[in-house]
Amino acid sequence: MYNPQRIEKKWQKIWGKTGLYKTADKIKRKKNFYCLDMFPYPSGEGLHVGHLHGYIGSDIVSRYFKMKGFNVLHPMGFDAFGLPAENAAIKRKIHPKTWTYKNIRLIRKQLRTIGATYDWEREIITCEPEYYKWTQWMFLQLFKKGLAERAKVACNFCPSCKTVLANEQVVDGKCERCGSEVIQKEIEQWLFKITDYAEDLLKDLEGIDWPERTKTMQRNWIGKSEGYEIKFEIRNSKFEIPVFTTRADTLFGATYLVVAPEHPIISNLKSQISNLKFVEEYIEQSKRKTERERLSEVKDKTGVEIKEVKAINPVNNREIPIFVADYVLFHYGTGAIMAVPCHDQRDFEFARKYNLPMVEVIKPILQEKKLPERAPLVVSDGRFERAYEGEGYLTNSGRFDGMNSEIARQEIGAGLEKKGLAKKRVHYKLRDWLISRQRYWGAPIPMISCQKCGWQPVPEKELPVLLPKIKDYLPVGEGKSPLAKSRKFVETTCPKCGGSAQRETDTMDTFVCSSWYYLRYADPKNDKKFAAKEKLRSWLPVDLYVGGAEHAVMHLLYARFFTKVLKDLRRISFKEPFLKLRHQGTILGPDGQKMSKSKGNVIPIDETIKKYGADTMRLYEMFMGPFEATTAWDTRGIEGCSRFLKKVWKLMSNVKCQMSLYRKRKFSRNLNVKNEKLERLFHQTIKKVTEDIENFRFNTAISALMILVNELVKQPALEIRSLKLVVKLLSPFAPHLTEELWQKIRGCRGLTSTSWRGLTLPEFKSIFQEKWPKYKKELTKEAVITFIIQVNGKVRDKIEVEAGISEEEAKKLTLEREKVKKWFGSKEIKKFIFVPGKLINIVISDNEFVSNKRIRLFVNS
RNA sequence: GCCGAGGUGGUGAAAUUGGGAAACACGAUAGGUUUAGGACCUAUUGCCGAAAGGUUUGUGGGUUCAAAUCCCACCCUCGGCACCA
Repeated sequence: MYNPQRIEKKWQKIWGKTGLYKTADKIKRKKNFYCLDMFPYPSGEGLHVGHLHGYIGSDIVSRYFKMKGFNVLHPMGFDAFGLPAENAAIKRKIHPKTWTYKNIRLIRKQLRTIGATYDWEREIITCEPEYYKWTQWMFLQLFKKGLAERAKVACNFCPSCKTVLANEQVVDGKCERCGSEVIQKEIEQWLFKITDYAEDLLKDLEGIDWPERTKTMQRNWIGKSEGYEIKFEIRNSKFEIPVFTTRADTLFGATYLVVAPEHPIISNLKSQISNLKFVEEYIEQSKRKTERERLSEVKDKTGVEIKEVKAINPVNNREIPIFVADYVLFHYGTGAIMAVPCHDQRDFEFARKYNLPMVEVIKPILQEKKLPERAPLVVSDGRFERAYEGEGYLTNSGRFDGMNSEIARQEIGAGLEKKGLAKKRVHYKLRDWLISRQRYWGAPIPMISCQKCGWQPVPEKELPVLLPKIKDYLPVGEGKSPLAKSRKFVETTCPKCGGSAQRETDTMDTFVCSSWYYLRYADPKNDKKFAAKEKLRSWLPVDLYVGGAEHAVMHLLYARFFTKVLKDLRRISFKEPFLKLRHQGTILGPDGQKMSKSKGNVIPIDETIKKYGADTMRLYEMFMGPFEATTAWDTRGIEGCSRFLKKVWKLMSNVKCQMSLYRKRKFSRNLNVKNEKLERLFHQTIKKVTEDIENFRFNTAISALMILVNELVKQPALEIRSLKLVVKLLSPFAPHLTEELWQKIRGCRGLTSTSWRGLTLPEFKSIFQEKWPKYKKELTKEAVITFIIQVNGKVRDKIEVEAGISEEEAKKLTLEREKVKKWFGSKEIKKFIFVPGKLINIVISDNEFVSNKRIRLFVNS
């Protein structure tokens, strides 16, 4: 009987004791393979079957590459800092560290039970001083390069978590973690200047093997747009308002300007504004709005004219009014826009509401006397219906009339550039990464504030700045970290002047910790460097990175940023951290809903393993569907995989009987009756499984194995060679079962009769030290094929023929078939279509054989 | 609204250089085995039809000897972004 519980525990123990998955630091780079999982956050609930999906996939690939002869690095660790630990600590009155380590122990145990190949000696935990010393070191490098900046900025502040958040952590105006409404708050904060790398982050997406949707998401997030920055002078004033536009061709249609509420022009020209009180009131109002409120007003644009202040449109020197409105964002572009109501829907709505002039400057080009798609503005009783945002030719634009808009864009822009009124500019939506967090459970920011010398970095030799043990983790509200309560921590001396100074009390965003962890695995115990150069060289960049699509922008963007910075600092020699990225799909509960404790639809790992065994669970998770697809757990579906493994087990136990008969010389040496078809099936399966593993198509690999096994159980006798092949092919998917069978088969051959205790690697040769099977290309093709005979494209007959059948022969055989004859009788054959090795199609044109399509057409007309 | 992925049996899905639609599995039905249940084995299983045969890949159209696959239009689902000038 197949008893997974027994053999799985046994092999996990043996693999662990013999050090099968220890990774050696040597061998040439090209024979090394770095397979990385996104490391888990040690949450209190542990893992469920959904979390394992990616880990199983990467484990299959790791085992496969190992058998292919690669030196595989497959490490695991924990992203251990973060808010939930702190919140749990407050709630349960235990230290965040205690809580975190308790969870780590739980998850580590769970990961062991699935039989993953992790080299636990390389485990890293981001909340350990040995690790965050280097996180702090990274901060210092960024600081020294001018990439870490302190600035007073309007921050996203979560009143419930009492901390600021990065833009990436605000979802729909709500805190990504707790869901509370995010408010805007001006606080002095540390920022990483990721925007300096916007272009590289965009450009280098080209060369990496990542899912297209992930690349697209990053591209959109970076949001590059090219255009001109155009200066609008202000009448009777030395000030000017620069605006950014991608549509310089519409400049003649710019009938007013709009500035963001935060725009400096308002305070600069205070004295000139006749309705200052009104304007200031509006600004106050918009400041009080939350991000969500602003978003919900997308349709209804509000604004106030700044009276008595007029701008000059540089192309025609016309005086135009200026408005302040919060639909213009201060942080994007120049914080001011030129409004072209006829050719921008937002400006159009605003102009209509406040009754502002509209000038049409782009006419769509008629295509075949028809308006193009997304038809442009329509004039009804002298009024426009909507803005036309497409291309066309210019009108009402002086000497540019009649010019194509795309050309005019360059011409007008270049013309103004010559006069010094415009310059070419590129803008990005990407904003700098705010990394300060006013929370306890994170890596302290290694900075010291001195009254005399300003902000000073903690000297590298003094790292790590240890996170002090404090009793009260409650944040101090008002944007102060709980660390501020510890005088012992705060009070220090200035590294520059030696005078008394204060430490920064904020901690770093946990995404900083995870932005470089993949480097640490190469050399996890190094206390002189974050990792030794030669070790980085032999392992990095990561060959395969597997993890959830939810990290498409945050983690993956930050990690790429860090890699680029380190490359520029000459600390590493590559510019992209993850060469190949694959996302695992989400596993939903049996009810088709996302698994969650509150819905009660969580499938726990432990119970599943107890019932079916880890191998069955692994197999089923991979068999459910395509790796990246979202699929619901089917409590009955797993039965099929369980049956399959039982079948394999049974197949082998039958063999054991046969083997003993063989020893009694009752069987011939060659147990297999010569079976060419089976031989070919083997080669086809090896090819299929090999290619499918490399392409992450585990579901079809498993189905190929099922087909092979279904065929094998029908055989009266089998060669040992064949059995070994099946076991090897199945081994990455079901490692415990196959290791057991492998050792049994070897036992059959009389090599060892084993008591498993006290084995060392040289004595015990694991199946995962064996070579992955190879196939012969010529044997992956069938010798005899089912040849299809079609009449007018419909299958009418099938014949078994040799694969290499010629056209002549095929025609002859076809015309002899009674079944085929019946379909054309005496009618004229118009043509034969012969597809070698596949089919023949006889085309008959006859009234009776008018295709149904035509009949339908006929009836319709 | 924009960007991306997708839409195939009762279910998860397979087939994408254009060439047998539904592999593999679940479920269901019938039979065998069993004291019974379970397990296992055999057969059937897209739909209509007694059969011959017809018909079927979100909808409509097109290209082709031949379309799930290519082209055009539309509908729907999921994911992301969203006043980004």
